[in-house]
Amino acid sequence: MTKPEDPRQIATRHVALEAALDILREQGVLGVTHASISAQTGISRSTLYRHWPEIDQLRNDAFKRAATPPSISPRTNGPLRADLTWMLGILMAALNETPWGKIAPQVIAAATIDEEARSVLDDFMKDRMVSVEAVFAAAEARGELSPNVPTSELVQMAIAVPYFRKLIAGLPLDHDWLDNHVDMICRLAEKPKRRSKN
Amino acid sequence: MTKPEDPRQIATRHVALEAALDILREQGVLGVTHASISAQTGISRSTLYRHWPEIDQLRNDAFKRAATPPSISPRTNGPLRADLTWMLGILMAALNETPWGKIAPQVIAAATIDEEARSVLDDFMKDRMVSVEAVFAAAEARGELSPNVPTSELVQMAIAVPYFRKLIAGLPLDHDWLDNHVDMICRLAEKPKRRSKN
DNA sequence: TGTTTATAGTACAAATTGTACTATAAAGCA
DNA sequence: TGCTTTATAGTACAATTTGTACTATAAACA
Repeated sequence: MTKPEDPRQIATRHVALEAALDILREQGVLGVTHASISAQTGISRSTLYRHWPEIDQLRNDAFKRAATPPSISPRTNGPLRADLTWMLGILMAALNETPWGKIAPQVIAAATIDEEARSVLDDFMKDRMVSVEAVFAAAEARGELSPNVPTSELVQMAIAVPYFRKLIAGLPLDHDWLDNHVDMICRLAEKPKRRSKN
Repeated sequence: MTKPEDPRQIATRHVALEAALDILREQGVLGVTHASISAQTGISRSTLYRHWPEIDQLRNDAFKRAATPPSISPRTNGPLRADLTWMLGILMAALNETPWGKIAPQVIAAATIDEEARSVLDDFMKDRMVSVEAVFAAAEARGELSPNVPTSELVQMAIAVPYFRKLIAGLPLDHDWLDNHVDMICRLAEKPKRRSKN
């Protein structure tokens, strides 16, 4: 075991990173400095330098905290449509209502420059994709899936669109959109049940 | 007409912005300063301050330059699959082989903070989406499209996935992927031609 | 050719960033 | 409990960066 840590250190790190997230949300990476965090938290500048001699480390720690998955509950009861709506509903809420919606772009930008940010983002995204993958895998196991449709493509489509809309295109994510989106994915994924009129 | 501009100003702006793009690619927004651009170009710092008293203006001008569409030729001859492959091939090449692939994330991050960056990105994306929309519209006019599939959703899927893969998930964009992707979109969009075996 | 104007260069002020050191108080431990 | 260790706050200061003012030079323009 590593020796238990001084609670004071734990506290300052927690408070500092929380402040870093705030600043990241409001001003982006340009706003994150030892000085700005000191000003916002009351933690002395020297203490912050002690914990993070390099500002990059601080930023990356903040990224890590922002990208810590609140552990998505993987509903795979079926049917596919219900599970997908559930999962993507959570993903949508995360983008709309948590700091991640504002911080993700910062991490994405950093990932093109910084190896560590890249791996933080990769880990996060991998985790999300695995969750959604599980939904499709379960559907496949239940025999709901159309053959010859690569699930990895489905997963990417399912996730890519909300990220694209929210972060890139500046379009809203709401329940109308979600229903529509799930509809599209299902249309693509589901074995066509006996032909209706259409 | 506005008075014709001094060629010296045009030259410095061009050189400075080109350098800004380089730096943006390699170091992100954090690297873009009057000093760094001066160092890279030989343009004196004072001249740079003269052109862009605020560094934000310079960054936004660089964003604008990076987001200037090389005017996508909108092939809409049909069939849908060919047109889509063409258009998304261009989009893929832009992400893989032009500075945009590295700079887009910077613009996206800036867009969450800065109104002007937001509108640069919006304009750019709107333009791209309109181009792809035209492809689907033409296919619809030719009667190739399945009814009840909203083309706006198709457009988003078509574009979202490559952006997601490249910028967010860190996955490659190659021709195998492209074929696959176009396949998925077509499966969703095209009127099912007479039922084959499957 | 003479005038205008953009640039380079310089000096310097202001602000930011980084380092060193001390005193204090909280934590850990016998 | 009392003693030691250690994290923090505070301060001072050095180094670097950022921003401003002014001058001389050279290119553009009429």
